[in-house]
Amino acid sequence: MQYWLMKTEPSEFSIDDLAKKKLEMWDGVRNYQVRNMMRDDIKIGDLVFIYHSNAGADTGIVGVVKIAKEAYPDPTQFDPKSAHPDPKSDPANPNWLCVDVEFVKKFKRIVTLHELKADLSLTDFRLVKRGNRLSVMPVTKKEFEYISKLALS
DNA sequence: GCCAACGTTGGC
DNA sequence: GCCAACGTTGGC
Repeated sequence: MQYWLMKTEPSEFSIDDLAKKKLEMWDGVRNYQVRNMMRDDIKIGDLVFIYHSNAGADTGIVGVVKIAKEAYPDPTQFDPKSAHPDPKSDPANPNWLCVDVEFVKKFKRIVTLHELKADLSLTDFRLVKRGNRLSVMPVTKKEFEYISKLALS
């Protein structure tokens, strides 16, 4: 069992949208590092923090989902009307992958970015490291459990 | 809206 | 293979 964090802009797609839909295709990833993580490391049943970015004071970790389907070709890369078409991608050997995620829970409160940055036990947490722009990143078991506990406090 | 920090692209 | 230009992310 591994743990991850996925970023989303709540104005585009939020934890509340996920709570309503239950299951969602996590498409649109156009970064090779993230694609490789999806291809090689993200397994069904893995637990994932959902992080709301660009959300002002509400920026932070808002809940948990789990991986419902492992990496498969992202159909939006072949759709010229999608937000991120990739005309160079060959359907026989697709450039980009996506996974399906299933809603698990929304936290009672947001564990804010501000709070995560100020927490001395999280100085090694990828999310708060300078210059980190990955939209999907690994989270250690320790970090996952610690932050889950913070959300209850 | 600004801009720092990246990642990608393409000329050479 | 180098690197300048450009595009994107995301905090502020």
